[in-house]
Amino acid sequence: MSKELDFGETLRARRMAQAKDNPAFSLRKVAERVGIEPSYLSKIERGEQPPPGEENIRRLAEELGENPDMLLALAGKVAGDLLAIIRERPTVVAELLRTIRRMPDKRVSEISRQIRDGDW
Amino acid sequence: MSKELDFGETLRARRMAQAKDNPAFSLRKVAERVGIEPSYLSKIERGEQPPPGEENIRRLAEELGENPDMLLALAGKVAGDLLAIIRERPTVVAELLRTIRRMPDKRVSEISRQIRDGDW
DNA sequence: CATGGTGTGTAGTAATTACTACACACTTAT
DNA sequence: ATAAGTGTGTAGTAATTACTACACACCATG
Repeated sequence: MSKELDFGETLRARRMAQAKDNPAFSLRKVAERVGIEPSYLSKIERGEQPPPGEENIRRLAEELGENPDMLLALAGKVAGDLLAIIRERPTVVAELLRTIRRMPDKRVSEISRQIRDGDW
Repeated sequence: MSKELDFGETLRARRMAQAKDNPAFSLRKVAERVGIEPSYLSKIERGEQPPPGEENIRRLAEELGENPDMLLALAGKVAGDLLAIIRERPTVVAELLRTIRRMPDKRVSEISRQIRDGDW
């Protein structure tokens, strides 16, 4: 079984992978590009501090080539635009989400595709 | 045009409607059943304080016969179980939500129904 | 006129969130 | 051996969240 990576571990793993053949991926350099203190990033990577706010998570995702929604989820958060979609029409959207809750990923993706394609 | 009701106004309107023919819906009585301070509820209803936490919103919804998802949305929040659904499978669910974003309510409900019915 | 019930005003608070600033120790390259 | 770069330790902070506790003023009723 592959080990479950938490937010900090994922960041470190991704950054280390890049750092291996690119010196621009030192903790300090990444922190600077993202716009946070190196010590803060250090603590986050080691899980000593909780994950940062959405904006900084997005910048980290961009920087490290990770999917922002994925990274936000690892941080225990949900993207602001998705929250807005739910808040605009809470009952219908809630119904939809609770309906697809137990479906396999594949099925959910298929539904999205078919809706977009109008195969419906 | 009907006026846009915010969270506090909605609470007050709903409570007043019940209070009209049921003395158990005074601010104090409702507050007590919900388990919060009357002064706190007063401030919330008048928008002097921001909406309470999810649990108390749910109790208020129950008490006043309102839809919890609706009331949570008016409070600028999203139900915890929905957040969990997204966090469990961030990418597929995000894709679905962004896909249905611009569709009419009716269409979204229809999709939910068809998925449940297996009309697919 | 006091008692019970109504809503509200004032003054707090503990916990959480999202960070900054700076100093320190260690390694490596010149 | 010193300079530059690495990660980390310590010590804060401002803002927000989610409330409590209690006193006050008003109104109606016995």
